[in-house]
Amino acid sequence: MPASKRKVSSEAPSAPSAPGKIPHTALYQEVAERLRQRIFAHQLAPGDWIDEQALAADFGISRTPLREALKVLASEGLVTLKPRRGCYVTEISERDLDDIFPLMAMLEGRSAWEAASRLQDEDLARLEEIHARLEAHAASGQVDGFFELNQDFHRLIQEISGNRWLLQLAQDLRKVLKLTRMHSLTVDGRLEQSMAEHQAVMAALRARDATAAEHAMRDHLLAGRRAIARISTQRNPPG
Amino acid sequence: MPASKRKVSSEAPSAPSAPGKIPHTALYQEVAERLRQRIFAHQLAPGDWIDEQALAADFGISRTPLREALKVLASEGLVTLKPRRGCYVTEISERDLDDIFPLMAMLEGRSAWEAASRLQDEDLARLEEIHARLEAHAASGQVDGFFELNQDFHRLIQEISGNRWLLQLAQDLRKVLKLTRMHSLTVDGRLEQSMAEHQAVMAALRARDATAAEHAMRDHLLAGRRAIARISTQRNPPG
DNA sequence: GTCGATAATTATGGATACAGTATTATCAAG
DNA sequence: CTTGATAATACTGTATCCATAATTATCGAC
Repeated sequence: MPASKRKVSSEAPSAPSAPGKIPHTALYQEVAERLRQRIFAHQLAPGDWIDEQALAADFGISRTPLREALKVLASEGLVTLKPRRGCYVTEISERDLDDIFPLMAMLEGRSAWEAASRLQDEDLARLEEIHARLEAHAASGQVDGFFELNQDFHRLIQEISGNRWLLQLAQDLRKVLKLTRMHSLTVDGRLEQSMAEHQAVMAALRARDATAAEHAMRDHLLAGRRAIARISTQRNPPG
Repeated sequence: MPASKRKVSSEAPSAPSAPGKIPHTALYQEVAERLRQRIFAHQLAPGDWIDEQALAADFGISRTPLREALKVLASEGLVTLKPRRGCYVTEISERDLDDIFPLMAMLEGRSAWEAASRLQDEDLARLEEIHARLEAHAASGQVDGFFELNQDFHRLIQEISGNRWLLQLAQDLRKVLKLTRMHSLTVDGRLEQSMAEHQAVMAALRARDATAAEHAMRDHLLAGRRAIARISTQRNPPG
């Protein structure tokens, strides 16, 4: 079944295509992004085996770029490669959550600290805009939209921090967390509580108070962990 | 020029081969490891273009597993893939060092904190052993041996911390730092100073004082950054 | 002699082909 | 009916091949 035409870029070539600048993003990168989407959507759920041939056929490509994409996802922690046994979507345990959230709290806390130190008026304006939209989503209870915007908010702070390595680490861990799909936001009242915590972060940023921003962000993340823990005990009541 | 026989595993198949347990480590992994060694040895220096065909021929393999290995190294940050333009060994700037070292200080500080909290007598014994050998190397001024053992020391603490995500992040950053080869240990007296800092870490661990261990480790890393800064200003005196 | 356009070369990215191993299915024995 | 051995199947890992884009070399114009 030869794939005479690429189907993969049928929708959008991911990179902005300025007239003179052909995107030229490698196929394996596009494939990696599409795989991430499927994984986050739990179309490929944790523990699932990844059928290379079927997926390649589905994407209308050969196995070569697909396998390259899987190598990338493996080092992001989204999939696990078992030699000679194939590729599986990574499963995250409660233990992993306990390990990852404090790390995220530390990294994002540091981001907030650095961001507060370097914050330009223009940066603050962009944050305020996202923050306002978050308020709106929270008020109308749009969890999905809130979730996406929330990610933008955190990412922007990491970008403002200006430390590309810090950004990279935090983004990688965030991807892993998205595997669980246990969005703490589904907990009753968590949306409002989350906004209150964001308020604290924003207040510290407006005041250019780095230490306060760091602590507010740290508390925000750790509160998120507790909210998820509440979901778990709800679903699996302790014996 | 077909490669009829694998030359790649001529020396050692990296994984220990227990009789019943065939290693079955994939070729791309072996290749990735050999590439890391060449990069750390500056046989492939920062900025160098990586000639896929030449390397594949050198290893006696095809380009396919080599390219998969390069994808892995790229996500570790050791090489940079430029679409349609090939693969280059990553170059690290002073700015990157300023970004990475505080991160490492934070991560390794946290490792030390967790390690101190969970430390078993057996763990401590293993640390003491490495520590003692470090002392010996320092006394006889064996910089290379010290460097390797030092890595073992740090890695062991991260392993004792029991947080595999923390271990992963720290190891990735350490690999990137090894790109520079500016081992702070070559600075006059740094070997002794480094040992003094290790002493502080060990003392805190022996006392199971998590906070002290965290601070000692953090200070140790930041002192390392300052030592490297001294090398830089030595080589490139400020105008 | 320098600059620019065009042709030749070379390297990258992707597809296909193939060998070897793991898994599953089949079947016989207890 | 369960258990173990053997055969068939399917998939992973690697090599080879090919198309296309990038680089270099050649040649001509100014």
